[in-house]
Amino acid sequence: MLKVATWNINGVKARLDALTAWLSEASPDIVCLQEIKSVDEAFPREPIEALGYNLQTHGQKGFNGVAILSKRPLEDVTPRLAGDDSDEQARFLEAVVSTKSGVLRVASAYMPNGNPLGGEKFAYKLAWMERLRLWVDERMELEEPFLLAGDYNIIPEPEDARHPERWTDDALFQPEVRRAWRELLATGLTDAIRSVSDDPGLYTFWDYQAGAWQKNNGIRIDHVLMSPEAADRFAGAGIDKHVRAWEKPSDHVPVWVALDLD
DNA sequence: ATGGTTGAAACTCAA
Repeated sequence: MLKVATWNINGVKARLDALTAWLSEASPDIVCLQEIKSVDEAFPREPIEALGYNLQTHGQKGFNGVAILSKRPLEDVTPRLAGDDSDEQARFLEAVVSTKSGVLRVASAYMPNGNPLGGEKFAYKLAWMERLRLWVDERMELEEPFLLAGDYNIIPEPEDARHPERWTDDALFQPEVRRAWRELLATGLTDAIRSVSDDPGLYTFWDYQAGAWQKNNGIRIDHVLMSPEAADRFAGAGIDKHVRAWEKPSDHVPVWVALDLD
């Protein structure tokens, strides 16, 4: 069994205690991190390596930044999403691990937030999602198990928000963005959480503001999408919601999938 | 309700 998780940690230095505590508790084999908010040289590697993880980072100063942690060696490590060489934002990191049944490809993605509407940031979000879909099309041709895990900054459906009506003017819930999500799924990817439950109220993010956590005013924006070959090995998925109640929490919680691979 | 909170880094921006 291989357990793969994604977590937007909102600052790796601020979250180091929570990260090591969760790694010890959940013991994931592979972890995709987003919003490390650190340059590669300043990433606190030692406490994570001491827990038995290999570590690859793709950071930048101040914001964004992604990483992949793995108990197995990480091969073919590739930063950046193809399709725009002028894009300087550190939002994508791809790697491969070996299993007895062959390779598993994993990508850690931090999609643009896209707010406010009607400006450059929203256009960048839509362009980034189109680039991502082209990347998925390419990877699909390999016919290998892969996971596209990360903070998508997309609320796919009204039941993925406690108060969907409050998100109608937000980039995370725009029709164009939700359409791009459906186009991603139309390539043949499967939403891991929705393959175990169609319950409303499964959230991965609660804002720091206005008591959102206490009121359970959450949204589901962190997702793991599985290629058909990964979905064939699907053995479970979940959201580690309790982590949001810890001291100094991220505003996001980990989402994980288990695959029948060793 | 144009508030509310957090992180990184610089005295503001991004979320």
